[in-house]
Amino acid sequence: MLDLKFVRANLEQVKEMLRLRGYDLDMAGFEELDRQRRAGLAVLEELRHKRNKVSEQIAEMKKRGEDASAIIAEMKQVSSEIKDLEKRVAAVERQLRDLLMLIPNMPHESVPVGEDESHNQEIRVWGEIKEMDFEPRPHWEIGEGLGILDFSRAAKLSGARFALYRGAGALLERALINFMLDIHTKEHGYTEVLPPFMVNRACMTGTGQLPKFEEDLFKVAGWDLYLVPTAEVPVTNIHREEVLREEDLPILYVAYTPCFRSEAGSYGKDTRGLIRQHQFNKVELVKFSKPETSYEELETLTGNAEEILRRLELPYRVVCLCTGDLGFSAAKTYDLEVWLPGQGVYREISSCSNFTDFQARRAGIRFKRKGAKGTELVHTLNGSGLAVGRTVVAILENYQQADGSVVIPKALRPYMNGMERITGQ
RNA sequence: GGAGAGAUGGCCGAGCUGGCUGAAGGCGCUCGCCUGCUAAGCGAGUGUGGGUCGAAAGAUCCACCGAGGGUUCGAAUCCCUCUCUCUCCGCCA
Repeated sequence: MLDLKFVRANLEQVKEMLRLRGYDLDMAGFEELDRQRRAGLAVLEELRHKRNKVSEQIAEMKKRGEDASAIIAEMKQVSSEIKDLEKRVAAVERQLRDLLMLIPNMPHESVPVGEDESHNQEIRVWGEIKEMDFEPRPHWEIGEGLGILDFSRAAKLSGARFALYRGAGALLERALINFMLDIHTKEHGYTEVLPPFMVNRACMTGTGQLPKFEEDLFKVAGWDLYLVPTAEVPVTNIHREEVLREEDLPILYVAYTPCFRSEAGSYGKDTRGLIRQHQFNKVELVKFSKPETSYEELETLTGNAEEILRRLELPYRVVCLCTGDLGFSAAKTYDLEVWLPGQGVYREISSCSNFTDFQARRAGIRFKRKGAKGTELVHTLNGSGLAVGRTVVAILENYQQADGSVVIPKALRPYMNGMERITGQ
């Protein structure tokens, strides 16, 4: 959520931003709602002031044993006026808030302007794409061939967009989770957390999934609970409605969770394989930082995610999302895209964003500077470090051999009980 | 699932026979004083959000004592609903 005062003072800039992001949001009502709210408040507060003053007066009269019935009768009238006005002001505030909740974050000035992903800016490319003396196959063929991925039985259990891993496949997934968590906790200074996988509406609103993206979520029937679409939600909300101490910042968390997404609106896209699942595993990095350092923190966070790809020796590139491709809550996002030879494309495997104070304002995450009065909103950041299922995809496709087997990346072998290669089973 | 207790400021904790309590007291924190360091001591200050005026500093008003309703001229204090925490019983991985 943007600051109301900011929107009021920079309305044209906000409208321009909406245009650049490709949002069709009518801001015409904003000024009128804002005006109504303030006008209503002025009258309301004056009435309340009167009520407070006269109430004091009544108390004094009663203490002296005087008769206050006339003045009480008059106040009865004022009280009902207040009640009416309160209802009307509350209604206007609700409309204003609803509108504000639909406005996306302001992109950082360094974000390239563009309508869609074709305008994303390539920042750097890492690793060498291996030449294969055979036609590389997509991961679903490799995985099914090795008996480590079983999509048809997964469909029997749960339908499309689910996967059943078995044997070395299941081990590979588990190994990657541990590998990633170990590097981020031991080498990058993150604290591991294991949050609930279901969260309430307040959490989803705090990080920006609600109210705008309800259809993307799985809701638990009969409960005020949603399955987490990313660990970003529970982990960022750890400090919801809290005042943090300056000396504790930045706070760095890493969490493994499964992620649940309805993938509404992506029918027909990536229907084969592990790329787009209703349930997938992810190791997520989350930071709470002071405003002045958040963009440096974004660089290091992105670097922390890249480190996993480097250790696994998977070729990738980093792109900066343009205004039209940027997520709702983000001010700046770097996507890490890993090379998939089976499909001959770079595919997103991590998305690292600075949300500035956008989520913090919604979620009430503040900090107090030493010696200063008052509190400030923190900046929140997060990034995948990495999406585990897609890492499996990348390993299967990049390390595939002509005979159908898959070599295990060296760094991962200790986590695979020393296994060097996955062969048919 | 049944019975009971509770939810107050950054933290702890009074108030809860309605009015002078935005809230005692303590801790923490900030500034000043004092002390050759440290500790202790003394004084002052220290919640959040919003409206109005002001260039600003600030002034002033309103709201907020888990959340939402209600009673009342007036509610942290009374009533109702919900959420969460704790204790006991039952059930269960």
